[in-house]
Amino acid sequence: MPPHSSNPDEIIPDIVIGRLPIYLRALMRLSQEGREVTSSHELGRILGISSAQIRKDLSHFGGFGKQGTGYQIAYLEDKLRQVLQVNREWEIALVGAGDLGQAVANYRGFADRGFHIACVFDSNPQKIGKQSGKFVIQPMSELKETIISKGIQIAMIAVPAEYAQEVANQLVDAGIRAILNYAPISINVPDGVHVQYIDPVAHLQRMTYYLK
Amino acid sequence: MPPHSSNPDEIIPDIVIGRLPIYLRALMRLSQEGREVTSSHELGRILGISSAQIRKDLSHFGGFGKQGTGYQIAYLEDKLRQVLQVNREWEIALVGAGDLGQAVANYRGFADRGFHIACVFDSNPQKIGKQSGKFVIQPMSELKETIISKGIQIAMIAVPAEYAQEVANQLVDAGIRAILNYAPISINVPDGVHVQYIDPVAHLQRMTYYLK
DNA sequence: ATTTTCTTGTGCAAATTATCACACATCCAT
DNA sequence: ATGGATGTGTGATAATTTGCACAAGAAAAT
Repeated sequence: MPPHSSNPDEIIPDIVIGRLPIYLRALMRLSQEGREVTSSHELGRILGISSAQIRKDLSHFGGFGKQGTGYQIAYLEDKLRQVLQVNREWEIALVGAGDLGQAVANYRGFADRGFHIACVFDSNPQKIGKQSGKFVIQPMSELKETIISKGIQIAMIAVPAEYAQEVANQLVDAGIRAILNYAPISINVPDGVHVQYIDPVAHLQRMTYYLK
Repeated sequence: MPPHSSNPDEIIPDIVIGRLPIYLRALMRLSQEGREVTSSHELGRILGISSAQIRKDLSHFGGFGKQGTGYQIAYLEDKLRQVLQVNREWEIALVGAGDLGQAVANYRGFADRGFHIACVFDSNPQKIGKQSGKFVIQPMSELKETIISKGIQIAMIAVPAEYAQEVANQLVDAGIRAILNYAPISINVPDGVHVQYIDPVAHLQRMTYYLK
């Protein structure tokens, strides 16, 4: 195999994929600061990761840097976007319009980084039809049809823990391929459906262990 | 070393610590459902983790189960709380009272699981003194004194990315030992200070990689 | 031109993490 | 009592992940 080229058959460890958004975040900041070039060393210092790991991670996808010089920030940023497929807009379905769901719906960070909330669902008849920010809350009965007709592949769950599994089942049935779950409970989905969790309390509990 | 006893000198991998809150979450659910006993197999099925891994993780802290029977849920729950030091209340300082900070301040999940937001700070003079939920927003100038006088060890950052590092510096200076950072940026802190991140977009980007 | 400095990409080794598989303990049914 | 079923804790093994160290390319300095 020639140098500086990635093997398309290679299966890349998920732990590597998980670091790419972190690299992308750092690159965005650097370019925002007007910087044009960086190095694995600098990125490592910023992120608290070894430079060797950064180079090895990036090398899975090709040789993006130049010896003696480092990485062109804009170029690497673009390449990472291609790899992660975030060089486009994604539409998201949100389930749950309680306090948590409303907060998620109004969080600016999604739209700023290419994720557009396209529809919001809730089971509470009191809420159906009401405006939540820029969204009209739809009933759960419309979930499948809406998701399919809009071709949505990503959903977020912001319902109480006891309903999260049932909601996940409905989302999978509607063809959803990726779920971001804000409910503090693990959910089961078939192979091929990806799940990530947001549980701030779990993060806090992970840190209290060290507070002797 | 006798069986069923943990070695207090042993350094336990952080990745193991990171799974304990997940186990605890599952145990809480099981006991809420009225269950009294479970097994590493059942937990594994619920969580999508191998039973061997669960047994080995737990064995770092002692033998909590009984051969042939499994684990008493209430007992294991209590033991995990002891290990994680969450068998008590923790007070938290919150920095940032914008949209994100307000949402965090009003999130019920913290108090429900033993984390009590004790004070809220913001640099915007317009907001100082205003009521945000049950809190009166304090100026940044009072941060250090308030944190020290209340003996707070944990803080959450919910300010724009460009201010996150400066806020982190002030928190460290005030003696904070653990930070939950909602700003989408990596921050640098001295050894001995722990940081965890909440970045929903990073989670989404990790999943879009797989959406071919 | 030549040397020095810098930095990538990568083969190899080390460290970490996960899994296997089994001795031993317990319960239950008969 | 006894046999079968169940399930823990753990030593050994396998797999994964990280870090080291260096050849080679590129720029800057002399």
